[in-house]
Amino acid sequence: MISFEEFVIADGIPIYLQIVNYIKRGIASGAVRDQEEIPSRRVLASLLGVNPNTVQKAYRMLEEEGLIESRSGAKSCISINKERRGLVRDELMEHDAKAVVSIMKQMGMAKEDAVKLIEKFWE
Amino acid sequence: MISFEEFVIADGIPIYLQIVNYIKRGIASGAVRDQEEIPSRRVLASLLGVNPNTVQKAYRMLEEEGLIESRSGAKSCISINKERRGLVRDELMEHDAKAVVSIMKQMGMAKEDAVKLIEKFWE
Amino acid sequence: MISFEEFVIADGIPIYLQIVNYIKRGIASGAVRDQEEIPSRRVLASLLGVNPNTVQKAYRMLEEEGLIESRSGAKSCISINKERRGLVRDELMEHDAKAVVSIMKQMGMAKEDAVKLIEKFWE
Amino acid sequence: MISFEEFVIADGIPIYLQIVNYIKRGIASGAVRDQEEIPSRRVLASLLGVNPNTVQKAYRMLEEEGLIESRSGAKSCISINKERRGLVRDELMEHDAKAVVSIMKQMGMAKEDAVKLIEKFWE
DNA sequence: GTGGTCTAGACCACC
DNA sequence: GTGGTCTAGACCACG
Repeated sequence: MISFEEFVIADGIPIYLQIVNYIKRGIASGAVRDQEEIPSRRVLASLLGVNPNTVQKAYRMLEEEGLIESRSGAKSCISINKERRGLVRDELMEHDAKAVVSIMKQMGMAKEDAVKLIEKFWE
Repeated sequence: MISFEEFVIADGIPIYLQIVNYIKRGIASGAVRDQEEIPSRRVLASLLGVNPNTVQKAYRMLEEEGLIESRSGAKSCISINKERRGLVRDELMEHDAKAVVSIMKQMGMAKEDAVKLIEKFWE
Repeated sequence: MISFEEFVIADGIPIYLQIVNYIKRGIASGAVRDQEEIPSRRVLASLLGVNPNTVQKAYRMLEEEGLIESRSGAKSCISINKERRGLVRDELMEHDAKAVVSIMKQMGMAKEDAVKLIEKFWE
Repeated sequence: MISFEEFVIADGIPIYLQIVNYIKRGIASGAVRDQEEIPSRRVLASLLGVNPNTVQKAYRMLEEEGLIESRSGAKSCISINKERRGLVRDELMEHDAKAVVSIMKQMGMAKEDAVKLIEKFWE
């Protein structure tokens, strides 16, 4: 079961996108399995302290990408296969890594500084 | 003179905030010196391909934080001192590093994987 | 016994309200007599192809207006008296007629056109 | 210029649909001309006492039907030609007339009663 | 000023 | 309980 315990909402980025990406990362990491149920709009909204519509928007976007299935009155669940998982993973890694490198370069860091920073904040 | 050559606008985050953060990172990195001029609203807007109002909003926010000064009729310029620079730097680094680590952990990566990823995408 | 043969569900208006209004119009028209039974929730739901809860909501609203009575275990039935019938009738007619006239005026119709239109679509 | 003076919001029907239909009726009646400007979201919202988003939803629906054109930063305007106007008119008349006849039949009225009712409430 | 998006809360229909 | 829709208010980017 996907856990949202470590999920914290950041400022500036649309919440629904953060939810989308969080779930995608769960899929990419293999922590989420195919046909696994995801929390209902209300449950997750309550967990995150946001409006159910915000969660719905995230779920809808995932549904349009074919990553979750939802039927009215039934629980929504993850719909993913191996190849898809790999694609999601690659897409996310590229996106995230680029963003990270861009930010660190803006900070004027050398590669070694960046690595040190990562290691420092890892725990 | 601060360069905006490497600045690329990302999706999802308000453009004016991206400008604010870009300049802050320039300050934090030491690439921007005190009393250095920054491009006029019009020039930067044209450079980034955005509306002058958007740049104006960013500059205004930086002004409210006391990081830039603008005198009517004159160019705006950066106004910082050493301690201030350090504070900005620490604040940004902590924020960015935490975000990076959080994302990579969500992806189920070990510290070594994260370091490798950074190195791979550095160039 | 009130018939739901001519009842068709329209879009945009909540179904339970359409049911409420249909029954009210039946009462107003005199087609429904006092103490007449109305279909059980389940039967009507099946007849209209909607969820029993939806019918329940309609019946409840009618109950709150004192237009039907339901005793547990027994069938619900219409509970009206003559004055009440007249009131319901006047209220509905005024409402509906005004809506009709308003719509037709918006269409730029003259009274004669409106009458012709009604006559044309009557059968 | 299209006027919303006589527009009154009814209960039960989504407001945005009422706005859509009101404008369509204006188009159908010929009261609205091609390339005529329509009020901005804010102006109309304020006029009707609703939220700008509700107006926007109506405008968007009309846009998807090709009945209005809107560009960011510019005024929206009606986009209609003769044939289109006729189609809109027919569609609306059929829809409205059917609704009216259905309601009146539910009220147990004969054609003559219906006509009388219309005439009574016309002024 | 304009149109567009994000978040929120209440309601509807269904299981 | 579930997912879906409607209305509302605040914010963003643009002219």
